[in-house]
Amino acid sequence: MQTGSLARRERQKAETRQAILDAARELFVTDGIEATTMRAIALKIGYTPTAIYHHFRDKDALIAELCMADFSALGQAMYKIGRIEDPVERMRRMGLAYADFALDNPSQYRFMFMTQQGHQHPDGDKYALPDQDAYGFLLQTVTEGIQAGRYRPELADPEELAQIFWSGVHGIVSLYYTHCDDPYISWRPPRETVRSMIDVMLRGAVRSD
Amino acid sequence: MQTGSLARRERQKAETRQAILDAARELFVTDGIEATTMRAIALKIGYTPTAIYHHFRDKDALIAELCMADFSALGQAMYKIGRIEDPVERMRRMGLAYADFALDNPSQYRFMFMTQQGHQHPDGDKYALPDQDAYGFLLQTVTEGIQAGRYRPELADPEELAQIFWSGVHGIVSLYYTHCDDPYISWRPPRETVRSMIDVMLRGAVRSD
DNA sequence: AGTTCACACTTGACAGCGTTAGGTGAAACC
DNA sequence: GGTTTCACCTAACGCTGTCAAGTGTGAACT
Repeated sequence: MQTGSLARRERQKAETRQAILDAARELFVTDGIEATTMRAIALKIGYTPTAIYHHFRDKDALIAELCMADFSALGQAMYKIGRIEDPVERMRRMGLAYADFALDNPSQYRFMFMTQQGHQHPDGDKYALPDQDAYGFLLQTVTEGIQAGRYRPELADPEELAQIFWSGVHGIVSLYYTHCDDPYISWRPPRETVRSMIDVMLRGAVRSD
Repeated sequence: MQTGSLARRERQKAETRQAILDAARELFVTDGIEATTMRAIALKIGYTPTAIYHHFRDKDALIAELCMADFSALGQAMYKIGRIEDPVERMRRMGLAYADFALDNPSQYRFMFMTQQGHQHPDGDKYALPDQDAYGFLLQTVTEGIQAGRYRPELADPEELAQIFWSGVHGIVSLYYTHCDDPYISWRPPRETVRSMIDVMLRGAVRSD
């Protein structure tokens, strides 16, 4: 049972690793990433803090691993929209799905798109996978719309137009997250604002004739 | 010379306080707020870290004071646009001025609008001052446009429309700040993207007839 | 079967952080 | 001249992420 023993050993290590990830995820979501300490994660799974360092180089690597899974989930959400023929209508649906993801996963979204991203790419090309690359989907949808002549002629740059659409939805969600407690601003429900924002942006971007 | 001595004493204390603010500002801008330590600020002005606590309750209070000045500066930038008659054109100019402020003061903008704002209001009503309340300017400009019948009828809510315009510009700047180093995205110059974004939003929001 | 080895995990510590209780010394007052 | 005030310092606390060195258990080899 050599291979069996070895396999069990590796499986146990993988289980511990997963336990760390699960505990970290839960604490990150409830307490926030900054406020979550390595000691708290370790305590939650009954290990000492240093044990974590046998599975992850440091706290950033642990965060990056969870973050990677989140980017993959966002890519899946985009992928599930499927192939809607009209590239403009597909654009609208992607925007709404993006907002849903952002508003359903506050902690994850915060870390993915509202913090400086130095450590976003632990192993380079994971994001080049076609079913996970949300920005790639966006870019392709925009490009198709441009090629189909659906957008105004001055909006010929796919990257710029993609960044405009992305920023529009991101702006509403992120501003809401950072300032929703601000008493001087009476926030409208973000999902409705996103819907209006997408309407406004698409109306202003598509060719009118 | 009783009052003179007293006055000098108070002036010296005020000078020390200002020195702390200046040192903190500079370190915040160069190293970032999180990375700037109370010890570093104190060292820069030749005091011990505890001296700072005689002038500010804690680090957050020090940050809040600087932040307050920044909000005031943003309000001034909006105020300087002046009274352009056409509320839509004024809206466009406000958006551009806002983007200029955001891109000229990265560190300040980051803290003002890209971090959780629990400590934004140290003494409540400072932001209600008419020449500092940038959101108030925005809201008023949007309201004037709605009342003049310049915007489409489905965009009748001033708060929602204001939040859309704000989010559009903020989205571009903030996304650029958090992801400009991302190699998978070829960022367009943010000022140009902001200009296009404003064009798109205004075209999509104004009544066409 | 007995020895060695690998290695997941622990112990105990380090440097640095924000912050604080208590002390010091010079200037301001009576 | 004695007392008080108060801006500032000394020394420390508890917290953080992290690491060098040790431990013990179970697989592996002779």
